[in-house]
Amino acid sequence: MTPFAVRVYKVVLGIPIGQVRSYKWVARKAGSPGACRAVGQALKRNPYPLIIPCHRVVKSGGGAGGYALGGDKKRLLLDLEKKIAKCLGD
DNA sequence: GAGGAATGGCTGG
DNA sequence: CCAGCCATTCCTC
Repeated sequence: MTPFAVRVYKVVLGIPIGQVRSYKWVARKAGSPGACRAVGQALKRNPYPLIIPCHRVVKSGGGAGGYALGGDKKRLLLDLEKKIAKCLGD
């Protein structure tokens, strides 16, 4: 576990349900604006994939990006959380 | 839109 | 310190 990774985790955990941020955005919040790939690596090597909503982190342009459990699961989770957010806001 | 190069941090030697 | 890895991003055609 590294300070940069911890920053990334905290930032990702700060992303609300139904919302998605880009790696660049997370990297910036983590303190390293250009470390977009380092962010992905940290998320991939994350110690608790279940408590870290890494599926809320996507690539720029709205692309799904990657996912440790499979990009297809990522889309499903995103869609699910999107419904949850709608329910909460309803 | 597709292809190539660059970036920034982490791991292992 | 150096080389390799990675779930991206930017530049050029």
